[in-house]
Amino acid sequence: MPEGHTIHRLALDLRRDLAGHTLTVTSPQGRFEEASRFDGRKLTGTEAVGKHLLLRFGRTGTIHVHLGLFGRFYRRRNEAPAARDTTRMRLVGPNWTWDLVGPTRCEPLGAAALKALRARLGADPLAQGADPEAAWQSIHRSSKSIAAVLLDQSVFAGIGNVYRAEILHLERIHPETPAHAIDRESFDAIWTRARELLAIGVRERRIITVAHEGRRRLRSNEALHVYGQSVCRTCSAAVTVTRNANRTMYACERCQPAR
DNA sequence: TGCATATGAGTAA
DNA sequence: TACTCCTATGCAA
Repeated sequence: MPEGHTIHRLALDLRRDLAGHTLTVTSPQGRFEEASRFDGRKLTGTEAVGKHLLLRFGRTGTIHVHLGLFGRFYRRRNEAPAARDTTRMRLVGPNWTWDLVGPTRCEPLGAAALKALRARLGADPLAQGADPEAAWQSIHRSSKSIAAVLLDQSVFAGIGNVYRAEILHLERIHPETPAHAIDRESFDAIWTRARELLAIGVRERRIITVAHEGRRRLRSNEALHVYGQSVCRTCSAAVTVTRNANRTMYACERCQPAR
């Protein structure tokens, strides 16, 4: 679930349900010790920055959430059942209860830390007016593979393992292509594709990279070209599965020939 | 009941 | 490169 689209969708949904209201903020699990600081305060805004979620409580401060691989929010209509004991944070507004389970981070963030967070993140394709120029410079000078660079959050903020595989496939770029060998035209295509796919993800609340018409809901294995597939959805060739920096990479050697 | 797995990322060596 | 943390789920035994 949690690539950039998930976080941007959460920011929108949490804002719609809870912003402008005084919230009950607790930590049923007890591991978000600073929950009480935000309890009874008004949520003034939400923001997604790449895969990071910021919940602003005006002068009280900001809660920083990073879902990591396992983190998840559950949304329930009030009165919600008791939280399970793994619930790191429970937010209760007038109508909705949101439970956060399994995040890598859930912590207050001061102004300096917030600034540092933004500074270490690269361009977010979903951000209004995002400028990809710094990302282009990084790629241009990088000695790593394009696949490795796409997961580097200091270059692109919000792209994860699924989008990486799908973007490279759609642009017919082999994952092991050296980043510095990517020309400006291909870089622009990657950026545009990232923006397009992530925006679809926010809208659809899931990652969909195949073109489809009609209303029929795609089954989970129909929505992607190569990620998690045994056979390429474009050309039916066998999908190559490799491990890279402890992540699984999927590619179609026919659609994405090594150059 | 237990194990493998996952869309992430920091740290140590 | 390996290890660590965080949790739910599906499947095998």
